[in-house]
Amino acid sequence: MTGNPGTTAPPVPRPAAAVPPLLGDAGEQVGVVAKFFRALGDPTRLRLLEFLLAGEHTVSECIAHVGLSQGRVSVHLACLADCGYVAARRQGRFTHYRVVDPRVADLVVLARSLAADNCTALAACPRIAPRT
Amino acid sequence: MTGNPGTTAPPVPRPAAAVPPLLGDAGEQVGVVAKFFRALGDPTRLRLLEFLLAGEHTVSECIAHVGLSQGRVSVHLACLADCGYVAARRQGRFTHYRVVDPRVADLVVLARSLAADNCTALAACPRIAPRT
DNA sequence: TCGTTCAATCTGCTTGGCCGAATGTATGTT
DNA sequence: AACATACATTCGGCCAAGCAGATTGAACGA
Repeated sequence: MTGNPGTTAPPVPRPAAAVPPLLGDAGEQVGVVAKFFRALGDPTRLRLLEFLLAGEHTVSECIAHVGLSQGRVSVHLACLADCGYVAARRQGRFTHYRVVDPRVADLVVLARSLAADNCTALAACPRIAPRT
Repeated sequence: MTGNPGTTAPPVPRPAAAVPPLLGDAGEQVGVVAKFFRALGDPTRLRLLEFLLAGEHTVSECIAHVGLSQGRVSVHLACLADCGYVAARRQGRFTHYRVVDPRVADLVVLARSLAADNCTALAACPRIAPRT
């Protein structure tokens, strides 16, 4: 199954008992949080976010970075802004996007480390996308 | 860094400048990390994960919790397992699922707090799903 | 003034991925 | 043995959301 990087893996791993009370209820918020995750579930948007984590950039620079059509990139950036990952700053004809909340970097770093530990199974998971 | 945010210092306390080097490269890993995020981009899977964050549960219990067909829940759980969020433990006819990595809870808590801060714009974002 | 550039929005097309239902495979019970 | 339970896998249908390209509008420079 999952290749656990068992550095000091106890026979009885702790069942993640200490879960903050935030997770108890899950009535309506689940849809919003899922939307939040889905925003980063697209490779293009994730690439754009990481590009912006390195510093502020205009839409044109983002287009050059990901190599997609202008309209698509514009929509993706607007989506990231709606979801609170980035903020837009208009200056003349140019719109500059940047990451404002440092927790966004924390989220990406945490997800990267988790994904890296299960990279093989993740890449092979046929239930999400055999995407090339 | 190119173009430090030293121009017209904005009223932002921290400009999210300190991004770990993990984010520099983004060639192949992006697809995998996006897949990882997309796994939680589905409300059903997110609900299942939070259910399992509260403790170990069998498939039947998960079915009762989310109220979907048995086959669907089974696939969702397998997907969460493939992506490394949960682990399966078979005992007779029953399969118990549970969260093994405490970082998973961290990830969900972090995402929840970020999403909560932008709940309104997020819920209204028409670029992901006009569906509620 | 007019033409150019940057960016947001619209149109149509195509695909990823969620769904229930049906089916397959162990395991436990009688 | 047959039967029941618990879970996994597969199938056809459908809609959200991805894409390129065209259009619109605002902000410059000549």
